[in-house]
Amino acid sequence: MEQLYGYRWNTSRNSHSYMNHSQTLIRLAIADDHQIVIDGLCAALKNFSHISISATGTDGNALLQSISEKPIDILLTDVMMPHIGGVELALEVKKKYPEVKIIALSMSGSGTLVEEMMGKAAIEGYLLKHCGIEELILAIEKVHAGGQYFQTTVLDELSKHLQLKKQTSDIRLTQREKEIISLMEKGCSNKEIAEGLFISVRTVETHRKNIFRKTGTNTVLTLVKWAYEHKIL
Amino acid sequence: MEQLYGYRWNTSRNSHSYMNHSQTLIRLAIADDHQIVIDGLCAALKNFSHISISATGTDGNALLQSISEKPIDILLTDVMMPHIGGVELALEVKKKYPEVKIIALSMSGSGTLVEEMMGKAAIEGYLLKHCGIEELILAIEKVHAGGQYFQTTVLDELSKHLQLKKQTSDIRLTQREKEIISLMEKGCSNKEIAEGLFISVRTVETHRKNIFRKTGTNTVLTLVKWAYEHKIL
DNA sequence: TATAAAATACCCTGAAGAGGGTATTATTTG
DNA sequence: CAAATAATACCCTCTTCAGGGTATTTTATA
Repeated sequence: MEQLYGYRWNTSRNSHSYMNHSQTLIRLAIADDHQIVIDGLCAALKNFSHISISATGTDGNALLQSISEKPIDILLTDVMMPHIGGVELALEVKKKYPEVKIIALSMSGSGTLVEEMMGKAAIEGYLLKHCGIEELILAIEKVHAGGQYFQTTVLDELSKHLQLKKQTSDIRLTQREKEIISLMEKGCSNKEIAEGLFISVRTVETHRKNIFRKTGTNTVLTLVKWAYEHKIL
Repeated sequence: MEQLYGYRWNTSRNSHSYMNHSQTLIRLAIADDHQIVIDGLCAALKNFSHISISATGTDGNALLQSISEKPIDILLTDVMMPHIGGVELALEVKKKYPEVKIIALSMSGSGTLVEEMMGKAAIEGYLLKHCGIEELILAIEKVHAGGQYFQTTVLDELSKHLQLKKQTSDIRLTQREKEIISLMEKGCSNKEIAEGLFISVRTVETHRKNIFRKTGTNTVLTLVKWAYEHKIL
């Protein structure tokens, strides 16, 4: 537990040798909606002379502006951010600057987000904030060298999520059915739904029946829970 | 937007004068379940010579162990942490070392947590991670000087929460009623609830009726939503 | 101990829902 | 164009539930 005392990265930097791998300067941009995280990362990365921070920003727009003026090699970005989320930012950066590598640094590692970041934006790395600075450096170096770095826990979450998604996609709810589910979620009765959609109560009853059958539920409550779990709502 | 470039705290430290206030050494402990945040904070705080980091930990137990060996003045702790949460940690620290001041550094600032930290553990400060390093330093100095530091947004959230709580406390649900709500939330029918609690269906119906009346709801779904909002579930 | 609050139980009514059908009319897709 | 899918609509039955009562016993609490 010697790590817990003093300046952790000092001791660890002395006992490791990150800086031997490549001495080319890596120009980094950091996006995180928490200023304290940016400040902290900057301070921590200052100790590694082969990494320079070219831009930081607490929101996507500011960061996009910055990197349009100053080129970067790698973007290190949070995923859940207000206004412009990590996914949109990554997409935009990949579109404008295809040569820029992107590493996500997120709290959650929720399957949905990971899938979006990897599937839509084709990022090169995904780290959880639980990781230490050493692992971050490792990831940056690996990605900069043309590789990838994905934490195993992240990949596990992703595969779990994809599996759940596959199960859900087997259950094919129609657009109308989803519409009706969302009205049921709001607490509407069959009559109210019928009035809202300008259709007969009988039709709503049929849809309702089909929905329950497809989802394997039999009350509004369990259905709504199912819908939340499967991201219908 | 000049802040976005380079090492932000460098420029700002030059243009401010944090270190003029008190030159007594402040011994700080940091608890955060994200190692990267700890690493970052340590690196950032290293630039302030009147603050020394005596202990860090990604969970409460490790940190308690550390500070039992090395005295501290201020504990800077995250609130939502696995195993031992910020509230428990703060309580324990305040109990064992009443002279230690505590500042919470949290993501959420959700009213419930703020209330617990302030009400139960009587902490001296509460910051959101959106804040920058300057504000953190300010808070540390203020608290160390015997004062308090609570961000206005945090206080706003708290008062909103206390107001909601007051409204809820006017609605007095009995223990049995809460029990029945939680069974309703699980999707149980009146019959199932009656069997589960070894009481008559009639009794369940009565409770149900009283619950709906008290909460102003009239379906299971709206009731369950109400219960979530008011933290009954 | 007196009183209030909580938990128990029953009755009745009408509306709504769950579950079982069948069937016609778009609309999409191979 | 033919076949499949989606959306529409109706019928019937039986159960459950919401909402309106009243009333007894147990448990706190003043």
